[in-house]
Amino acid sequence: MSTNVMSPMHPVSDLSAHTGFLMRMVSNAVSQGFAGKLAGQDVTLAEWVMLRALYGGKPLPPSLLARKMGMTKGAISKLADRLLDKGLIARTDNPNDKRAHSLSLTHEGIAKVPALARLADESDAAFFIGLSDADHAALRGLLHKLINAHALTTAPVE
Amino acid sequence: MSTNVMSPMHPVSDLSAHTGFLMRMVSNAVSQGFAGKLAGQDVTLAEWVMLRALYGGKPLPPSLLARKMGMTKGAISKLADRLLDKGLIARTDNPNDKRAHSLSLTHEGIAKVPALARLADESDAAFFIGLSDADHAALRGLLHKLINAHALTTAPVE
DNA sequence: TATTGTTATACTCTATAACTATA
DNA sequence: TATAGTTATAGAGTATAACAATA
Repeated sequence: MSTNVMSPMHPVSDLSAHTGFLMRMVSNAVSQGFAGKLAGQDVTLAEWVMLRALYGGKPLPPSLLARKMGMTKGAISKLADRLLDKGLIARTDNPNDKRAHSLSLTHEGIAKVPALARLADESDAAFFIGLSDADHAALRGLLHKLINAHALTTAPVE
Repeated sequence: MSTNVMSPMHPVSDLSAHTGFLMRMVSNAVSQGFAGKLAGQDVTLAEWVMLRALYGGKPLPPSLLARKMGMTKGAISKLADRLLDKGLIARTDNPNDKRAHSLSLTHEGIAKVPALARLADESDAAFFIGLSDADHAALRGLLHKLINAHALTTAPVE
């Protein structure tokens, strides 16, 4: 026999056969690029998401932020500690429930969000500039379909 | 004046305005789902990628794996240590260069890949089942465009 | 001197679970 | 008992940089 009969008996799909793998590659590239820009402002990706979630709205309890951001309350607590240390957010006691409190932006935090938003706009535009408007819209449509199909929690609210 | 003139003076784009943010949400959901399945096999996501990269090919030096997987050599070294401990890969010295060596799958590693690949197939199919074939193909096409535009290193090789 | 690879250090993110205080 | 939140612990992933050995 001239062909190699010792090759793997189980056909094994390539990594790039999985759409999830391709998504992760692209997503990591976008996020790492943006995270690099944010680092220049002494802010991490998760910190930016929390700051934006608190911008222009009412103070929110950690439990609600956890649901909005898809994180555990432990993670939210640690994240809030960092933003507290940086003076970007503040805690306020809840007069109706002594266990609870709310998180809100400080003046400094409020002042910082627009600059970070501009970075986000620029970073996103730069990454997707290679796509035509139609392609870009199509991509966003497909992502929204998946977000809805899996009931993923967009930061927008709830 | 009846309207709120005290609203933020800087228009700040919503998080979901950024396609990169949507990508990260979806990508995290896919990856976390798959990572959960892999955990049942005592393998992490990065370990799976390295095992798959070594499957069916020649032994590879850490330096090449680092480029293929888009990781630093330090990260590859740590990852390889874990897979060595688990008995899934082996190191072989390079006779031509005493500094170098190559990584390859052990018999146990080779035996394990097809099962992991099946998990990957199932996990991916389950996540994207909500998309029509046309939508799925369109998504893959758009991701490949972005991968090419940014010269992202697919595991396939180089 | 440059390169291969390891090791040390540190930080983000995540998860689980134990814990405190209050309800 | 249940809930809000914090804290402790651990592990994955990443990055930088110092280091050893060899080229």
